[in-house]
Amino acid sequence: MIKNLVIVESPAKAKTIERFLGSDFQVKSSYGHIRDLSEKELGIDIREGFTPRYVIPAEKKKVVTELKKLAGETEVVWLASDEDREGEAIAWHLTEILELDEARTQRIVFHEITKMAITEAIKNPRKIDQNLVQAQQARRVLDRLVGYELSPLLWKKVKPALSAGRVQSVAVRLVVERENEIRNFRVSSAFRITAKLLAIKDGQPMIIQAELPKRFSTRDEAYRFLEKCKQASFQIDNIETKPAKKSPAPPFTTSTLQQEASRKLGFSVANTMRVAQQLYEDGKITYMRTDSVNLSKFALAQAKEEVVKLFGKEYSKTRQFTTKLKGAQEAHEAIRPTFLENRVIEGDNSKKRLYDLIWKRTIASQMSDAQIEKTSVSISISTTSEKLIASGEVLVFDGFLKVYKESSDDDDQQEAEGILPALSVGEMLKLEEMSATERFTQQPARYTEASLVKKLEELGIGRPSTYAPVISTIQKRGYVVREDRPGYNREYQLLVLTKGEISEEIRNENTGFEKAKLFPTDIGSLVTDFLVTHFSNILDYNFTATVEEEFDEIAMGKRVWNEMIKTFYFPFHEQVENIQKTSKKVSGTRKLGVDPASGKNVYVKIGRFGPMVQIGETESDEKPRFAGVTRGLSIEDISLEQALELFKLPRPLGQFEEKEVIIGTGRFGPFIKLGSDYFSLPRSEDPYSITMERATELILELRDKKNAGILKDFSDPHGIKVIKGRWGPYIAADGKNYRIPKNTEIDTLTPEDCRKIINEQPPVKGKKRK
DNA sequence: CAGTGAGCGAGCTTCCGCTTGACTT
Repeated sequence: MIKNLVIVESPAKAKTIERFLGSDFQVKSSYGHIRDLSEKELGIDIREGFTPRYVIPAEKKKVVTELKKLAGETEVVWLASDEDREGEAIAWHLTEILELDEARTQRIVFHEITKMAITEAIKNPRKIDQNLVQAQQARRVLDRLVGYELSPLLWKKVKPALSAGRVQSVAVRLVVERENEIRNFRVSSAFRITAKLLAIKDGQPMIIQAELPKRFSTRDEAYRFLEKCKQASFQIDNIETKPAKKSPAPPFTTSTLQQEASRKLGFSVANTMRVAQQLYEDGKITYMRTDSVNLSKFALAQAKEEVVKLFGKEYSKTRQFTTKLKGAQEAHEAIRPTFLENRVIEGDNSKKRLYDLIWKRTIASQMSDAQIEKTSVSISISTTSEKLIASGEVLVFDGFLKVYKESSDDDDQQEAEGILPALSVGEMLKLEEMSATERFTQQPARYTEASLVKKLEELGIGRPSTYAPVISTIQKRGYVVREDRPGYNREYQLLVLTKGEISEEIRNENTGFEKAKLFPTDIGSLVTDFLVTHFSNILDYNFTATVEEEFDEIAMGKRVWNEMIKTFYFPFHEQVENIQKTSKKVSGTRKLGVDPASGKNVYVKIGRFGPMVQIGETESDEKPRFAGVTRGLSIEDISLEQALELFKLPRPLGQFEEKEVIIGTGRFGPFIKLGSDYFSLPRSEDPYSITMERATELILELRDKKNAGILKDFSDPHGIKVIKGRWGPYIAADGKNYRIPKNTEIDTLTPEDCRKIINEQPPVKGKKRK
């Protein structure tokens, strides 16, 4: 019998720790929380002081049974869940469920997985901190109350199956408000003056790039300035040289890893986390869900050794970073390679690239500053008091830049500053060319998944373990879409002064191109409007920060958890009931104009199945006509013409194989129908203009593809087919799908076998997943 | 898995944070 049982949250962590502890210790994992409020009901006895009703979810039964058995057989149980609110609660739930008695239960914590940290922790056990547990309980109950009262309100007032919550609703609000800012943004332009000047160095001409700090708001002002410069002479009247330094960014947290992987590798937030999880399970990196920038002493020493070995002593600088974020719980280390001497790792490309990024960032964080010399040259113009400025930058010592440079979200804004030749005050320069280019003001940038995470983190909303799920939830609910949008052509004016002549031309540039940006949908905007109007307190960007302060007070024992909940809940609940009774269903109805064909009004609104256009009145005797608003269009800015266009479907094209061909659009987008067979129209095809010829081509092509997946078609009245699915073959009949029992010979399956399989099992029901 | 959008009513949907495999069509 083993004397000691240590319980941690993650199985990979358990494996590592087991190596550090002697054979007297057995280390197991709880796989996170083992109990939660039931999903099917509110799970809170409001009248009994908000007592939570916890249940063990089905998927946790097995691990709980195992832990309980082991706990009964050991002398001491060490609860080693994370040292934060959630971790303390996990420890408490474990004592309850495993029925651990206090005498043989110890609570221990460590922030890094090193032998020293763990043996040290074992020497300093404590008891469970009930205040911290209650703070977690308050957090849990508040989130449940908000989510499970607001969501059903949305089902009634907007559309079924919607959701709202403390975190996700604010995330959507950020995207919606940014889009509104962009919609209200008025572009203005100004003329920027740049010059190419010639200096002669050792008989060689050298070009110097300079810029006028001032901008001109009109073409005429810019023109007059160029006129003045025609006859001017240019002379250097001042040179300033200043040393500057750049320091490396701290090592990765979950949020900064997601941002850099997005900017440098083009990874989605979910992809980054999936790959990081694999690296963690392979033992290549430390834990990937963390808000800490701290590195262990072991890692600092190792980094120093590596830097000195690879680049020399002058490149090494040991730095201990501290987090500036409010609300950070710092239960883990920063994300770093477990062994920094592993410069590269084995594995697929994604793993290699993400590991490389983590390695570089970690190493760079322990390297010296880059030393830079910034030079600014002021150039006087004889005909005006304005001065041109030429700036240059010389990297005196590269330091950490040898390895890694952090990207920013607006990299394209900064123009690279070049190296200037040696110049002296009083030196005359010759004007080669001067241009006045029309430049436009930039609209606010749309969020990417990663920049939205960054914003949420700044607001203290959400946790490292939830950033990726939140980003995916708001897309799954249809509040937000991640899309590319093509840019458009914009004309700009360009004036060029060269050889004493000013020429003028209009040029084109492409602008507004968006890649993998977040756009709000109509539903997202409508729901946000509704929630902001009626629940401004919860949609407030500071709501989380405010309740977090109260949770902290509970954690410090200064406040009773259910009294805090009570103060929040009753006014909130009254508000929900009030809206329930008084508010009408919201649909965002907007009148677009009059349909020229029928003379009836045309409206756009959100219906039961999403955005739609309606011709005619709902209350009239004659039934109105409806059409769904298809992808890419929004009820906020659709035009009457675009709306009427939507009624051109379904469109009969003619006969093919003696069956009618119809182009239509449905729940899954545009399709071609041939008799009773449906074929989805690829995105590249336009349903409004597609020809019969192209349609038949597509039918033949798509039918082949469809047939390729059909292993057997028995052509019986129930349409029993064996189809090759993503996870192996399955049986389809009467529109339902059935699993094929293991060890079944697919080749010899008869219709009778299939019927037997169908009768023996219930149809596979889509299991709901978060 | 498909062209819907009345109204009724059944039964369903939903939160945030911890954590991974089991399982999906």
